[in-house]
Amino acid sequence: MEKQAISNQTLKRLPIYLNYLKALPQDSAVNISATTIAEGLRLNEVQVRKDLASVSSGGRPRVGYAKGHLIHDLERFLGYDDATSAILVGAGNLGKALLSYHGFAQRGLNIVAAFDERVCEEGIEIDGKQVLPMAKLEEMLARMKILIGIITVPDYAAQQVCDRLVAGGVRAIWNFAPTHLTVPEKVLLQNESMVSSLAVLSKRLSEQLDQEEE
Amino acid sequence: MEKQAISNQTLKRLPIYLNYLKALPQDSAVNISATTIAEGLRLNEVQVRKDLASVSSGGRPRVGYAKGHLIHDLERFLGYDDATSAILVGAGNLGKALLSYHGFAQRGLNIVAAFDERVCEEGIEIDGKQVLPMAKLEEMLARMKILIGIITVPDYAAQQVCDRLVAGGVRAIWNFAPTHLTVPEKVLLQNESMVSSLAVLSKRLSEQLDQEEE
DNA sequence: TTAATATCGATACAATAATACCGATATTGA
DNA sequence: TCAATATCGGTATTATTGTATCGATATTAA
Repeated sequence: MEKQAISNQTLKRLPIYLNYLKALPQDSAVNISATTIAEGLRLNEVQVRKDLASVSSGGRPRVGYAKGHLIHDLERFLGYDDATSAILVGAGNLGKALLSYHGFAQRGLNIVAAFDERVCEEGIEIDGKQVLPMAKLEEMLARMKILIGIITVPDYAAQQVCDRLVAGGVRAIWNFAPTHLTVPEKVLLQNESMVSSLAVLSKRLSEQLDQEEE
Repeated sequence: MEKQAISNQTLKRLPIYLNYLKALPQDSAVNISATTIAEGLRLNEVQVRKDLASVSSGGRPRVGYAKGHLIHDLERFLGYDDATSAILVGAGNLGKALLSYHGFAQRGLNIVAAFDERVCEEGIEIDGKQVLPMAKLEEMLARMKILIGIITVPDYAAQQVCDRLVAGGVRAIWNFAPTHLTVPEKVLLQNESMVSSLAVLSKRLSEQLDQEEE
């Protein structure tokens, strides 16, 4: 029954379409065309159509897509209606930022609790979320069905934390530490490398500046 | 003289190679092969060789690359030795996290100052960096040659901040707000969309879980 | 000295992703 | 009613990215 798996690139664009649609004024038209979306987001219109085709089938020639339906289909496809539980390890600045970002909850990610080496036995609260000492990690993993582990510890601690999460049954790791992690095959690993992004940004910028000098 | 522009994908991997090489133990061999790197990072060895070929030319059959040279070539290529000035707007949790991440300085990004609506006239300091009120943004942009603007404000404020940065002469925008920004053609825009990453992670995870049920 | 082998770099091939093109169709307005 | 047109969705083409293969070469060890 394998439905054709969606490409990573398309998947990354879907939340962007969703944001765009949701940000449209309340009183805008009921229908919207791929052409309009593409213009708004500076994308190719065929790409938009193809992307949307993989989550919805409501497009009508000359009319476009029903905005409401499209939003619904996107949210549904992206799993925004049923939340996945996650825990976060490393309540430093970045960890705190992720903990207090309310957008995740709206997008199907429920960060149940955080863990940090530096907090006391009873734990503390950040933005209404419990931050517990590392010693309690295994207990929490055993008690709740946590599927996703978010790693925001310094790089030297990341692999060890990762191993503990995996041992506790986590099925996916979202790694913000700037280091490579090793996980068993059945565990999904997603690296969020700002350092990689920076490399792209600064290289492209310097290319552009060089070009101007010529 | 157009030297073949490097691909985005390769560019993203270069800092990863660099991290890997730098994390090797001091007493490890002087030379390292693409094969070894590929194994360590779970990449294809041909890909590693091709990537490295675009920044270095020191590979020797049966020997590999001289670690020191390779590190040097990577750093040089990535521009880690001459810093680019940046300012950051939005000193919330995420902004603070980026401000206090020392890795950027080592990677050629010099965050000169930050700006935030909520700070007083004289500003405050975070991790040794000045955070000034928004009113002083234009003055700073005029005074220093700031090339990169980092946006970590809430989405509703992002476009306006972006426009002020562009008007002030910034040449590249690194956008962490989960919204689409419009910039003039000559300005580089790089979106850091955690929401996109989350979409990939959670979709792949649910695919995997579904598969197990069959 | 010579055979075996690890590794490089180049070229060829395959997979993925983006874009162009085109016929079909719903709407608008003559 | 019918022509003009915007838009869809499918197919074809092109571009980008990743992987396999192979000859050349440096090192090791017989």
